[in-house]
Amino acid sequence: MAAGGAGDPAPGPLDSVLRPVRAGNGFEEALEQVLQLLRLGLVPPGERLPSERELSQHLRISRVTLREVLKVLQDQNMVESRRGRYGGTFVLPRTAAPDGSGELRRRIAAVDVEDTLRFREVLEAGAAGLCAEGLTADGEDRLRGALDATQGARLEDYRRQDTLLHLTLAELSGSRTLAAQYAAVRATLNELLDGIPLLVRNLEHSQQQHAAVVEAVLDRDPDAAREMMREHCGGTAALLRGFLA
Amino acid sequence: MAAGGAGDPAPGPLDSVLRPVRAGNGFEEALEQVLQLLRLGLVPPGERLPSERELSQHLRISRVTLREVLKVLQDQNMVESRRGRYGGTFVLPRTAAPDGSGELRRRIAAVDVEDTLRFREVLEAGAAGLCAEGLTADGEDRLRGALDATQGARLEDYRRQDTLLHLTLAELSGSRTLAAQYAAVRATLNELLDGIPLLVRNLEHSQQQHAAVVEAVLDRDPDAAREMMREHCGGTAALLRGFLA
DNA sequence: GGCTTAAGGTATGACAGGGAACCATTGCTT
DNA sequence: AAGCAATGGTTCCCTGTCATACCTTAAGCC
Repeated sequence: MAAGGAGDPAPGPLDSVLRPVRAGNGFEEALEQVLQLLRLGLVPPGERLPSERELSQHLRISRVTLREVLKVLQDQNMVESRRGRYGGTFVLPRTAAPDGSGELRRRIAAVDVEDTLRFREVLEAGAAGLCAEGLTADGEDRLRGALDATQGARLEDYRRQDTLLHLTLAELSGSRTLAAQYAAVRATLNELLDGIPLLVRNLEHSQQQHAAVVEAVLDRDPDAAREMMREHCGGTAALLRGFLA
Repeated sequence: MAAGGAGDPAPGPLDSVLRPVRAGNGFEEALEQVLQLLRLGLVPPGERLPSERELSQHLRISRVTLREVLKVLQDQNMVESRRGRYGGTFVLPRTAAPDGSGELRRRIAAVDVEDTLRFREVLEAGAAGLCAEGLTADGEDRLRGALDATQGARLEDYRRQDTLLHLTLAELSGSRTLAAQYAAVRATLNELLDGIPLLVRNLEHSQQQHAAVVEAVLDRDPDAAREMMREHCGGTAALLRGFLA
C-alpha cells in the first residue's frame, strides 16, 4: 500500500495524534527544558539553578540523567558548577559566539519558523483576551509590576524582561496548559531572536504596544487586548520573516 | 526552605517550564495517544487501527510496549484483535458503562476543566482566524467537505463529525503545533462531553454556528471567524460548566 | 489442496534510565 | 577548631524498554 519505505512511515490524516511519544532519547527532552529555563531568562546570568535534587524531581528524571544534561551545558560554557554548601549550578552570561561546531547549533535550522510565529500569535492573543476577561486584584499588581520592569530595563536585559512580561500574561490567563505551551514557544522564539539585532527603535515601539496591551487588559476590554497583542506579535513576526527569509 | 514535604516539590514561578519531562512511565504516554485516536473518532467503531508494526513506528515505541497498551484497551472492551491476514486491531462501539473500577475512569477526575475549556477556546479562535487569513483552494474544499459531513451526520455520529470538522480547521491553520495541541485538548473535551447528554436542540444551534464560522473563513474575514468561533466554544463551555459545576 | 502474505503472539538478549545510598567539598555556626 | 548542613560527584543494582527474530493464524491466490 502506502509508498513509504525508508525514514518515517507514510503520512496520513492521523498525524496530529500519531506523533512520537518521546521527542528524543529522554535525556534530550530534559536538555530541552533546562535550555528553556535559560533562554527564557527565568534564571538570569549569575543566578543559581535549583539544586540537582530539586531539578531532577521537578523534571521527573533521575539525578544521573540530569547531570548528563548539566554536563552538556557546562561543556558549552552556559553554566558552571560549584561544590560545597551554598554551591550549586550557576548561569554564566551568554558568550558572544555560542558555539560553532555543535549539538546546540543545528537545532535552530530544524525550527519551523512559520509554525512558531503563528502558534505564538494565537497563544498570546488568547492569553491577553482571557486576562482581560477575568483578572484578580493580585493579577493586576503582577501585571503592572512586570510592565514597569520592562520600562526600566537596560538594553541588555530587555529581552529577558519582555519575556517575563509575556509569560506573566500567559500565567494570568487561568490556563496552566496555555502558560506551559507559551513558555515552550517563547523559548524557541528567543532562540530565533538571538540571531537578529535588537534595535532601539523597535524596542520603543514595542514598549508602546506593551503599554497598550496592559491598558486594555486592565480596562477589561478583551477585544482590544487581543487586537493590540496581535499587532504586537505581528511586528516581531514581520521582523523575523524579513531577517530569515 | 519551602514547606513542601510529601508529593510534588514546592511550587514556584518556574513551573511553566519545570514540568515533568514525561507524563508517565512512557507506556502511559502511548496509551494516552492511542486513546486520543479513539476519542477523536479518527478511527471509528468497526474500523481497523494501523497494524502493530506501523503504530509502534509512528509512536516511536517498541512493539512490545505498544502491545501492552493494546492489552489494556482490550481488557476495557474498547478494541478487539483478530489474527491472520486481514486481521488487526478493531475498534469496538462504545459500551454504555465504560468501566466502573478502573484505570481509565479515574483520569476524568484529574482533568482541570477550566484549563481545558479556556485553552480550547484560544486554540479554536486562533485556528479560525489563521484559516481566514490564508486558505488555499485545496483547504476550501476540505473545509466544505467537513462541514457537509456534519450536516448529514446522524445523532450517534455527530460528535465524531463535529470533532473532524474542528480538527480540519486546526490543521488548515498552518501550524502543526497548533493542530497537535488541539487534538490533545479535544480528546480531553470529548471525554468530558461523554458524561453529559447530547440534546438535539444544542446540536441544531451548533450547526448554525459551524456554518457561520466556515462562511466567515471562506469570506476571508478573520475577525468574524474568531468571533463566531469564540461564541461557538462559549456554548459548549457553558453547557459543561453547568453539568459539572 | 498448498503456497504466500499480512497480520497478531511470543521469546530473548542488550542497554538506557531510575532509585538509593554513599563520598567529597565548602561555608556557616558553635 | 569542630561540627553541621547543603550542595555537587560517584557507584551499584534493578526495572522498563527496545530490537530482533521467530511462531501462529487466517484469508486469498495458484
